[in-house]
Amino acid sequence: MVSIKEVARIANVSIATVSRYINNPEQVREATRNKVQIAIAETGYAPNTLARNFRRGKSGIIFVVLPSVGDPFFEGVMRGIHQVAEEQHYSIFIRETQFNTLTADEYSNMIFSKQADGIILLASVCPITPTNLSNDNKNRQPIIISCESVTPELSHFPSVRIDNISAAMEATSYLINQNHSDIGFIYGTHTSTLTQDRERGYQRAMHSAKLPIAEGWVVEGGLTLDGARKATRKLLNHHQRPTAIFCANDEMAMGCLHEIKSAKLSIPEDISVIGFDDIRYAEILDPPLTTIAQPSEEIGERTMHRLIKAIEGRDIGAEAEIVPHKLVVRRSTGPAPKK
Amino acid sequence: MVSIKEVARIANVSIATVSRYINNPEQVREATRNKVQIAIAETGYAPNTLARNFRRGKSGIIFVVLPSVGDPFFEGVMRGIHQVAEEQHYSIFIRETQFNTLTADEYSNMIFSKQADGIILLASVCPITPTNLSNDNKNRQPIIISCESVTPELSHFPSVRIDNISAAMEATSYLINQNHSDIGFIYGTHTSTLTQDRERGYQRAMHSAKLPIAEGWVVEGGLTLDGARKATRKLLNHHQRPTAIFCANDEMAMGCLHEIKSAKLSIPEDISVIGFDDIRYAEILDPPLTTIAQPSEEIGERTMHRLIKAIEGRDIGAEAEIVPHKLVVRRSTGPAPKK
DNA sequence: TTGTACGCGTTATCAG
DNA sequence: CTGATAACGCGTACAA
Repeated sequence: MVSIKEVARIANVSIATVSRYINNPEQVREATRNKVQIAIAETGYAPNTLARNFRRGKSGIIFVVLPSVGDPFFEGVMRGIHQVAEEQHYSIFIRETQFNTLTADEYSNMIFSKQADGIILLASVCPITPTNLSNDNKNRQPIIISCESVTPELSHFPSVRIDNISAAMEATSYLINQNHSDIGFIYGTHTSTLTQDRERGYQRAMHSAKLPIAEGWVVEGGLTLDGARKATRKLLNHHQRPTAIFCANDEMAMGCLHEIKSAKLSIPEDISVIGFDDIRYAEILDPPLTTIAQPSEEIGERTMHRLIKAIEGRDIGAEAEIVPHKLVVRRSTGPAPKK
Repeated sequence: MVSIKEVARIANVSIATVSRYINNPEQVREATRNKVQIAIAETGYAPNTLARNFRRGKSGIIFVVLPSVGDPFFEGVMRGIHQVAEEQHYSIFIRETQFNTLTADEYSNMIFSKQADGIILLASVCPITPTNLSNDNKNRQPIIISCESVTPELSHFPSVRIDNISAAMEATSYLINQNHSDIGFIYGTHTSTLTQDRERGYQRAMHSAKLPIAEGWVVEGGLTLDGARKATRKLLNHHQRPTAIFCANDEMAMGCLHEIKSAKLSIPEDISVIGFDDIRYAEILDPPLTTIAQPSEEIGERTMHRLIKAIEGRDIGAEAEIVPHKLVVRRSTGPAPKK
């Protein structure tokens, strides 16, 4: 490994001059610049980023923590994040938790080790409790939560997201307006506040329409295709089969559509299905999926802007920044069948 | 930021002892251990990973470079990678190129800056030319290519993948055996050797069956849903419309299925469709997609094992490690319609 | 314009 | 078992 010393030796200058050549070339006389340049070319020298970051106390790196690569939803958010990162000269490193299996230790290491200048928690909840954080809250790098809803205990973290509760209410109300009264709900997991909020929205809408929720109409889909398929089969076998199913995300809605069609039922004539997220597949499903669209690219951009502000030391508070959602009606929903 | 010095001061020991407490606790007497432990708790100290990596010259980090988070194909490969990483105590950091937009500079920085102990190029080709690399080939960190096929110029990199050419030949031959002779092909991009290999396989199979490929039967899908939809429309409007379409990946096959159905044609009665990858959605599509399955988790595991071997200094050569693929027949393919 | 010399936080060596 | 001290590679006051 060739270091700055070697270059200095070959160019017959001091290491300080080489350093200046790299970071402030204009401070170096042209003749000297040439000498250094030749030495660098000759040795194939590249600055050791580790040493540099260490010295500078800043890395220009932002960590994005997300549950799973392979989830189409993150495509848009990441695009927004990258866009801002590029113009502000930050590098993005993604850390996959494989469905939140990161230990508290790993998290705390990530947060306190200063490897990155900031952290984005993308739809993944950090298990670090406020007590852990309280110690040197001031000195740790900024953290911001994107998309995921925040539990009260973590509410001192800033976040950027849609209002999941009212979005879910809107979706449910839409079904109710289509004359549905028997509406099932497939939630994600009970560890995800995000899908909990969506469940809450569903319940509120049912409640305010004075519609009962039968036992067995709310089932767990585990946020996966297979989980949702099982959940759907349960709903289809229910003695009082729902005429509409609301899935807490589009991934699960995809599994749901499949199971309904496998059971030789028609969508939306027999059963309406509504999803959440408006991933890129939603419109090419058969039938195209009615769903709640999130402005994912905008979420990514706003998250980054807010995070960078925090990194630069400007106070950004701890509020949730709420961005608008939109109900996108396609052909997977229709009027309730006549009884 | 509290450093090891502060802890040492408070515990009334030397910094060396604190360091030992962290890294080799068994070398520290119990009484001393307790003192240190208290001081650490009191200060909320955590080792500065930057300084540590810098000092050690090793980070325990492996970079995975991939084109896009949000691509379902990577789910399995990443699972395999994580599995091995965990048992060998490596951390995985993902770098998204957003479809290969990383500049050569960024790549070279990644490769030479020693931020990571090794690099996995996951279906993304590194623009660093061998000339760039030749300088200190010995000293740079190991790089391994996963899934992607390798251009001749990059063939000094080891890789783990399936044999894309023969897999594509197998898929094409299957269609031919079903009596299809008019077979279209939707390729990805011309910058992706992976989809080029698949195209080559298609051509070879057609050729050895003495079947002509009409002008306009091979169209670009850009590896995206929308690109594939456009490509499909072109094929459907072709004066000699193919009776089967082979898509270079499942993502594009999803768009293809949709367009065919939108044109009120039946699959597979009017047109058969075959994909590539066997992503998790393949079996819930309507109709379920015939495709080539890659053992993605195994690819991930093997890639990691080989990379770790290289990191540990054992020679791993530069050969491609070929893993078996499998044709999965579902209902999107059938016999060619009678003329 | 250039060089000297110090410090960043850690680990490793070696002497005690 | 513990402490003093020398690196690691780089950036930067400060001096020349």
